[in-house]
Amino acid sequence: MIKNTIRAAQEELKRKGYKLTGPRKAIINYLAESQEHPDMQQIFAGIRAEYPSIGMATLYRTLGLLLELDILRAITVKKNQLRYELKKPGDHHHHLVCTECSQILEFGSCSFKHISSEIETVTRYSIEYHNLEAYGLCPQCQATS
Amino acid sequence: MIKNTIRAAQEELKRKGYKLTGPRKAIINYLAESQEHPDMQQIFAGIRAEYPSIGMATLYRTLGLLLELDILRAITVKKNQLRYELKKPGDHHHHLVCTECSQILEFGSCSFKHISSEIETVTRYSIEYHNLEAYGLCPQCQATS
DNA sequence: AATCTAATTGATAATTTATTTCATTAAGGT
DNA sequence: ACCTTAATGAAATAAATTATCAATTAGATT
Repeated sequence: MIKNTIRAAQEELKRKGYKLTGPRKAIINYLAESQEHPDMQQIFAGIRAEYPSIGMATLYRTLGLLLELDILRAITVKKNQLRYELKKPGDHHHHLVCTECSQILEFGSCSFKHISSEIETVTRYSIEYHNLEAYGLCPQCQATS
Repeated sequence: MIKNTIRAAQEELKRKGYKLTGPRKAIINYLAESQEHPDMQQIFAGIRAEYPSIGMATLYRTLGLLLELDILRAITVKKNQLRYELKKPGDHHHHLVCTECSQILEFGSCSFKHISSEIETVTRYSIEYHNLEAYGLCPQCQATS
């Protein structure tokens, strides 16, 4: 549910003492509504449609902030090529990335929770979140090669 | 075993038809011998000690190539902060990253293999490799906060 | 509703990072 | 030893990211 995603993100911002500004709302809205996994350029272009005055420094700052707050996730498609997605409350998934065409597919099964607490015990780290990305060829690129 | 790591990387280069040049050897050696997980700056500085004439374009090109060939792995410590490690034959592990001090700790348990083939069946992707990174606070940073 | 204060913004400049270009070098096959 | 072509390194160029700072605005306080 998009509305929940937006609300959760906004509340997290306020909870941590950050102001809910126009640019931030626009960025959150754009991310929540985008089904694909846009990169920075796409986000910038997309936001400008709704909020033409936004500067690129603000976008950098805001994405950095959302990542910091663990509201946003970055998916590494290639070296120095990140794509973004807003975290949805109650949802947990990971990504398959095509090494050829950079298509991203989500998959729901996550086996990390089974070993998470053991790793915490052994390493004494307190784990806050995790990312798993699997790389390979999508069906189309398998056919092409 | 460092020698095996170096040999495996070199053989993979040759196998794919790339030349085994001085700069490439120097970079592979440096990466194989470094116990920590160096970033680009550290690698550049480290290589220059052994191979002073190396240019930075060559380092960029070589790291890109090694990543492409799946010999090298990049660990995302923060947005736009990558650290590198050469893959060791027969070894498989993942990383814990401290969100505060960026310390990296390896852990051996990987639960992905159990679900990998199911994901391949369901998604029709052919998976070549995967990366898992867990983020949290290291013991020291927990104590500080 | 008007006021206040500090966080936030956006334009620009400055900086850092990454890529392209191209003449020169050297790897590896013959 | 030679030959062909990939690879290198220096420099130029381009692209990405961050810092600066006056102007704006969110949200608390009256």
